[in-house]
Amino acid sequence: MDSLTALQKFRQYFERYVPLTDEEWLALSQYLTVDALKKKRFYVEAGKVCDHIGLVVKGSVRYYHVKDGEEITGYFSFEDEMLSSYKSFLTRTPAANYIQALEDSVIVNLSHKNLQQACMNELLGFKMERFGRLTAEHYLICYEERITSFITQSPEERYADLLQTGGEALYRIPQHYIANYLGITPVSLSRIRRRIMKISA
Amino acid sequence: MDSLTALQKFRQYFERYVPLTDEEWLALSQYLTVDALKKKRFYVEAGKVCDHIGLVVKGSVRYYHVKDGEEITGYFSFEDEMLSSYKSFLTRTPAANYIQALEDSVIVNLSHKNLQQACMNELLGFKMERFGRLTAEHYLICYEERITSFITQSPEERYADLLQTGGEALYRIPQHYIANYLGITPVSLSRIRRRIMKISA
DNA sequence: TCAAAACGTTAACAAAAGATAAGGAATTTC
DNA sequence: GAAATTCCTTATCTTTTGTTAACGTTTTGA
Repeated sequence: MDSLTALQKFRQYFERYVPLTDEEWLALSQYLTVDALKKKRFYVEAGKVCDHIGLVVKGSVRYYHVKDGEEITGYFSFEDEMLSSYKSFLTRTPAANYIQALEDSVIVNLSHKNLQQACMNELLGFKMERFGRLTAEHYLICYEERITSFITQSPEERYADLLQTGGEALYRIPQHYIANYLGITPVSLSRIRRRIMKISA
Repeated sequence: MDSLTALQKFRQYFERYVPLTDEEWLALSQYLTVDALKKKRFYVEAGKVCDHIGLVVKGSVRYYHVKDGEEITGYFSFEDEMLSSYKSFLTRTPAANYIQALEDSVIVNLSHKNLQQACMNELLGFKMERFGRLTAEHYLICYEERITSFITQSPEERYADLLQTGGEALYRIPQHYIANYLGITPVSLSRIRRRIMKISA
C-alpha cells in the first residue's frame, strides 16, 4: 500500500468523527507518518514509553502482557482501528504491554510531539481536541462493554458473542490468543468449541 | 451539604483538568444543578436514557446490571468521582445498567442539553471540549487497567490489590457487591478472605 | 526442502469455583 | 422494640476449570 492511500484512509477515519476542509487536512497530514510494520515486529514494548498513536490501515496487531514468563493476549486491532498503549501515551510513563504485528501491516502514525503541535496549530487545534475527545469516548464505550462482558457473561457466552461480532479476521488469529482474550486457557477454549460443535451438529 | 460547597467541589474537580478564570466559572456554574440522591434511589435506570453526567460530592453509588433476575454489581463511584452511564449518555441510547445510591448522596449534575450549550458557549466551548477529552481519557485508563486485571490476575490477586488501593470506603460496601465486582461469587470471596486471614494471622 | 517449532485437541488428574442450604449476626423496617 | 430481612460464613456436593502431557498437523525458518 502506498503512502497516499494510507493517508487517505486516515482522513476517512478522522472525518467519521470530525469533518475537515481540504486546507485543514493538508495541515493535519504534515504531522502524520506512514510506517510499515513487519510481522512480529513491535509497535510498543513493555518498559518503554509509547510515543505515538496510530491507525492500522492494513494488517493487524495484538496487545499482550508478560506475566510469570507467559504471554497473555489482551486485545487486537485490525484495519481501521486506532492503536496505542493509551495509558503510556497519555501519561508519558513506560508501557505495561507489548503491541506486536500479527501480519505485515501499515500504520499511519501521529507522534506525541506532533499531536501537541497540531493541537497548538491555530487552524487545527479545536478539531484535534474534539477528535481526541471523541476517540477517547469511543474506546471508553468499547472498554465499558468489555468489562461488562467479564462480569455478566460466562466465557462460553463471551466466545459466542465474539464469533458473532468478530469478522473473518477472527479466523486468522491463533486460538490460544483468543483464549487469553476471553480470560481462559487454550484447553478450556478447546472444550467450549467442542461443546458448540456438538450442539450445532 | 449546601449547594455552594457542592459547587465549589465541582470547580475544584474541574480545575484539576482545566483551570478556569472566575468569569468562566461563573458561566459554567449556570449549567450545573446540585441534587440530593437518597440511599437506594436511582441515578440511572436500565432501559432509560441517561441524560446527565455528574460528580459525587458526597456519598457513594453502585453500578449494577440485572441478568437472569440477579443483580450484578460492576462498579462504584465515591466522593470526587464522576458518574454516568457513559455509553447511554454519549450515544443517547437506553442504559443497560442501574446506578443506585449506596448512602444518602449529593451529586452535581450537568445535563446533556446543558453540556451541549456549554460547549457552544463562546467563552467556555474550548475548555469544555478539553475537559471532556481529559475526563474520557482518565476513565479510559481506569478501564484499561481493570480489563488488564481481569486477564492477567486471579480473583485473589485482584482482591488483594483492591484492599491496598481502595480506601476506607471499601469497608462500607457489602461483600457480595465486591464479589460481583471481582467477577466471582460471594461464597468464593468468603473463601479467599479466610485464606488471607490465615496467612496474615 | 527438511528439521524445528508452534498449534489445536484430547485425556487424566488435581484444584478451584459454583450451587445450595443452614446458622447466626447485623441491619432494617414498621 | 420486635419481626423480618439482609448479610457473611461455613459445609457439602457437583461442576467447571486448570495443569500436564501426549499426539498428529501445520507453519516457520534456515
